[in-house]
Amino acid sequence: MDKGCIDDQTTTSETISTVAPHLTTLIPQKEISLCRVGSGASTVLDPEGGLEVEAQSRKLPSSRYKGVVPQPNGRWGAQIYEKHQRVWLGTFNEEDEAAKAYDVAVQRFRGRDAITNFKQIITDDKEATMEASFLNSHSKSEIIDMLRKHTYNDELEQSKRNRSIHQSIRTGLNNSSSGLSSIKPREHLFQKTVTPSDVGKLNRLVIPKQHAEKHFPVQKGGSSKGVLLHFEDNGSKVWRFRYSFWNSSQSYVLTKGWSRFVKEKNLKAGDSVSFHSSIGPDKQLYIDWKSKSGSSNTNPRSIKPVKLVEPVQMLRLFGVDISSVSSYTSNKRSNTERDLLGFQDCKKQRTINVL
DNA sequence: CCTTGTGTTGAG
DNA sequence: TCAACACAAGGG
Repeated sequence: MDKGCIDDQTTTSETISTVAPHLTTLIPQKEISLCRVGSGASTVLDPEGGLEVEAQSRKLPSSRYKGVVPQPNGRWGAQIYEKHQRVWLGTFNEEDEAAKAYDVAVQRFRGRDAITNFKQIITDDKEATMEASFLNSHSKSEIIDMLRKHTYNDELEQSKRNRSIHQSIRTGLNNSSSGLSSIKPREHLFQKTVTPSDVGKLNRLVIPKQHAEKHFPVQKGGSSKGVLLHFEDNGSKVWRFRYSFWNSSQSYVLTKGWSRFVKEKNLKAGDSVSFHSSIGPDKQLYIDWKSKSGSSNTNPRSIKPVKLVEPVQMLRLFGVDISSVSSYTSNKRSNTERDLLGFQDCKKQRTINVL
């Protein structure tokens, strides 16, 4: 479909979550009566009276939203332009979903004052502020990646949750175990809704390609042996998983050790696991999970108030080739300029490929 | 086969 | 910058 700079097309079959809890505070700028013209391509959609058919003109209904373009199959595409080039933001079932995707992109690309389809009412809304910082903490390509895969809202919510964790930490709520500042600030890496096979007998978790390559050491091809990764959970328990690439399925997986995690956390299909890393130079990795219902993970087992001993020391266990990882994981901040470069590099096509 | 999203053009 | 349009390339 596309061979962009960093070609990748893990078709995450994400549920088409209705976009935007954050946009609920938004009001449509335009409320034009839907005056659909013509019909979708060869699909149904034949507006009243097939008379003035014009049948063959197959005119696609233009969108009333900025950055939204109709697709032949009745769906909607979102796109934004920058530097004379189109950046494709993905396709959506609903017109307004596409419009919201554009809004997200335009705010990331042109700042908070950019003209959007849905105007923001409150400017000091806490939610809006959080979203703004979320946008700024991710590169353009990351944001576009989320839009294309329809995971933007999940990630946004996840980041909000993370934030509150940090706050509770700062407020001293966490003199949990080792009396000292044992908990370090984390940054969200990615989240995955586990599939039936992820929690089944296969004893493995498939890491979506784009996330694996971005956050975890790459060792594709030859060294299929994999590496051991250490993750700390909420209760300071350290989990060791073998991480490797399966040539057979061309996928990155967590194998050995994973089933134990599934068992202990009682993970069910539909639940999600999220990965994090410490902010500092020590790339400690963390794993967290939440049930499908969304109930924030407060697993009785993993909360165990005082499981102190010396869990913190284990943090350093992640002694795998961090060197190769660091270049990936440490690209969170100064993304403003760098990602622009990476962006320009992709200008082979008229439309910039981001994934 | 169907869908995506790229190539391309012309209007604003 | 932007959307309209056509359709090639890819995925299923």
